[in-house]
Amino acid sequence: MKRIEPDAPPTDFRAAVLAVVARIPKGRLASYGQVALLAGFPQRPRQVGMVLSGLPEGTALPWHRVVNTRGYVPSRGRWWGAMEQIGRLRDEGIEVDDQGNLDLEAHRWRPRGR
DNA sequence: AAACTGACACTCG
DNA sequence: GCGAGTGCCAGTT
Repeated sequence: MKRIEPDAPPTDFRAAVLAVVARIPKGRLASYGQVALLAGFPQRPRQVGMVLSGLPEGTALPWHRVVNTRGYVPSRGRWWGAMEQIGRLRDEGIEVDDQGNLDLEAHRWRPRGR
């Protein structure tokens, strides 16, 4: 996997994705496709996941608010991290199941209108 | 340099 | 309405 090195300059795509994620309000959820579209890359939902997968642990970005359209957090190889993510989402007032399932439509982030 | 895999999404059956 | 298959781009091996 790709390591995030401080000396490695972030690509525009990564910067755009991170910027969109940073815009997600507290208690709101956004899907990968949603983030990709807002970032300006509607055909790249998978790359968004790769970017988030490479985020540092001390990142201030609410990456835990980004889920797939199913309303589920895969967290491949980081189920333990997913559990921590679930706790954070619950703390924001989002109903999350122990399996990582949640109601995406109930907390869909609605840009433009607000 | 080429092929496979991957924090997904959409369309077809 | 649910399940399986295909498509997209970039990174990794």
